[in-house]
Amino acid sequence: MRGTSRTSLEDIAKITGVSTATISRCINSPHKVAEPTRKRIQKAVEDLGYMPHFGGRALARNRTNTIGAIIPTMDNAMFAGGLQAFQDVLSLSGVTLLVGSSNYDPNQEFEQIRTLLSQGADGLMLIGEERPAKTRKFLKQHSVPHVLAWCYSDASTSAVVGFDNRKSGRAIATHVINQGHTKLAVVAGIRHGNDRAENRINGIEDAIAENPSSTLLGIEEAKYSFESAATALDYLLKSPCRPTAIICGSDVLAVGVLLRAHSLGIKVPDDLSITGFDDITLAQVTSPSLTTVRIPQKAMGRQAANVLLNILAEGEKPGQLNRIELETTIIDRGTLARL
Amino acid sequence: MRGTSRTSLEDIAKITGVSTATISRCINSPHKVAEPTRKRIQKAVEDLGYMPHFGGRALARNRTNTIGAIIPTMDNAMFAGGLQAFQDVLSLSGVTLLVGSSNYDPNQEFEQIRTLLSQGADGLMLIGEERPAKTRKFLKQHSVPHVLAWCYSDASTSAVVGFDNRKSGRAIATHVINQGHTKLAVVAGIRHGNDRAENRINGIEDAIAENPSSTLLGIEEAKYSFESAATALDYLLKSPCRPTAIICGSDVLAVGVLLRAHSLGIKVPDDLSITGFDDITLAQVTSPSLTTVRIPQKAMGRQAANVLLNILAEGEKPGQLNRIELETTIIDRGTLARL
DNA sequence: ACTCGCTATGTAAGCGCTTGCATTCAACTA
DNA sequence: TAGTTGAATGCAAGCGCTTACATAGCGAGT
Repeated sequence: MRGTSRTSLEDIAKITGVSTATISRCINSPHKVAEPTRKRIQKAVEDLGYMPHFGGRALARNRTNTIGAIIPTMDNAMFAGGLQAFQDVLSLSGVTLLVGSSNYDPNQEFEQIRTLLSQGADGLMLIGEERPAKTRKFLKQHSVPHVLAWCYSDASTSAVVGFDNRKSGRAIATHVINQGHTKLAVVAGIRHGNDRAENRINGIEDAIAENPSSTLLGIEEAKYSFESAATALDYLLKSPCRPTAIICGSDVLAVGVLLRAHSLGIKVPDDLSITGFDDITLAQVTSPSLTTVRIPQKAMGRQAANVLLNILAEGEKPGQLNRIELETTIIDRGTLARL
Repeated sequence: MRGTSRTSLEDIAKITGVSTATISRCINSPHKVAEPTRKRIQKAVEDLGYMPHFGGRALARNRTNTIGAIIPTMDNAMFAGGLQAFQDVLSLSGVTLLVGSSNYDPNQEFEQIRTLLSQGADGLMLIGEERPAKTRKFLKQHSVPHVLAWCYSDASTSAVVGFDNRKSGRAIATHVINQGHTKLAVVAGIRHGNDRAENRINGIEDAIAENPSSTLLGIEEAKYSFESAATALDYLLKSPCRPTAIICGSDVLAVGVLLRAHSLGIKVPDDLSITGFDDITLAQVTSPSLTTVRIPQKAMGRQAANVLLNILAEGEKPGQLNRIELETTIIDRGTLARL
């Protein structure tokens, strides 16, 4: 791309003796070009390894066939599956995916949005509902087509494809309570700027409220790492009244708790039950393997892509297509005891 | 970005009453613009939420400050850490990262390379050394600045930042042999089009050759999933002469083998030793936790970024800076028994 | 033979930005 | 006072591509 300047339409034009317009047509709508000319052009294109210049094209067409996704982190399998599915669908439509990560920081997310848009993204996929007014205003001001994933709310003004975190939180907590647990505690992700974590907690509280025999002994927030989950467990265990079950806001947290329990000699699930959230690979491999909530990652990615492509193609109509709720399922494995 | 057409330099020019040139300068080299003008422009930019159009800029500057990375898969934690580090360093220099995945398929990799380049990537990061002649020719023809990671070879003509897979394979096999194992078997990734898998196997074979008391009872190739690793183990166990240790080409494979061993009632490591490769999170959480080879992911990502940025800035000189070998380390945990 | 209606191709404008060069103007210097 | 300098800004070309419109060429219908 440097030094030897890239080959342009001009170059091909010189070789084939036709105008750049014809070549452009030959590339974008081959049927408009006569057979022999087409052959000739295609050969030249092949020989020179010509690739259209993205910038030029973007300028002329005023769209890039690129869309951006911003996820909180790449470091964690949590979003990988969904993103992969998202990408797969996009490729089918010849759309390229740009990925950014925000590190769970609303400001970084804002910056990433700006970056991706000025990179030419035609639309965006974002995780979660909640964001600062500044960000929302920006999205509106530029009328950026976008879809939210990993969350669901009837009230959303944006297109959204996901599941109701609150409902799922309530479901898992109810499930735990139904196993006979009454003394519960929670290890959750950091709520600040993370509506998924927040809503899951709210859901758990809902369940507690609905089951007066049960009590919530504590809520610890922790970063998504084994270490901080372990620390959270330590706190929780300090209390004179120990929980019999710990509901975790993500599998990473649950595994962190599990590992710490192991090393403290606490038997899981006999002495302590633990549940996770996400059902990432990790959940299958621990001993005992993790009882958790499965998120429809693949479906979410796929459908989010479809919704976004649709918006891009048709414009945003006030149709019902733009809000899709998916269900989570509780996967019963080995870390939840029946009391 | 659609409907209401985006704001351009022209718009800002109209508002502020200066020429587009001045505004461009104000954005790219503020010191060239007088204080009061600058203030005025900055306000307008802020108010309108102006973002430079990537395409226009790319066209005018003939560079994009974007670089691409193509990894075999996103679905697997294997590359995530390295990629994250890569990205972190790039952001510091204001460079955006485009990520593509090839699904371990050389043809898809080729397509991704084309895509990323025509998206304007100034340079690329690729995984592994081996690729089809077509791809190599393409890279050369367009003199695409690039760096290879996850591999190392003195002979490489490209910039390369990584570790020697063969050496590491040899190291882990030697380690296993030193624990007293003589009957070994291998569950490796699919070699075809994957020089890392291939070289690791070669390294293991080297170690066997150097230790005449040891024998290699079988090599099974498997896709990177628990299921196919499990199947591979089944094959290996059919043999009348069972291995006492299975060296796996990746942690995912090792965990697959471990899980299957569990369900077959085979005790690990008493009845069977297992080693992994990569040291992804997974390796810490199994019981027993996995003895494996740690790859310097973060360092690799960081340094690859530096090398690439350097090449981009200075051009490719025949300096020694462009080839960096990193070391892997054996992490001894619980799946390797001393015989 | 003449027009009509195609199809295949060329012409040229313009997308938004950067940048070399030209211009202006004010502050110095001699 | 005239000349010199340098800072601040404007002018305009051009990056590579697409596309509306113009043109050319050709067979068919009259």
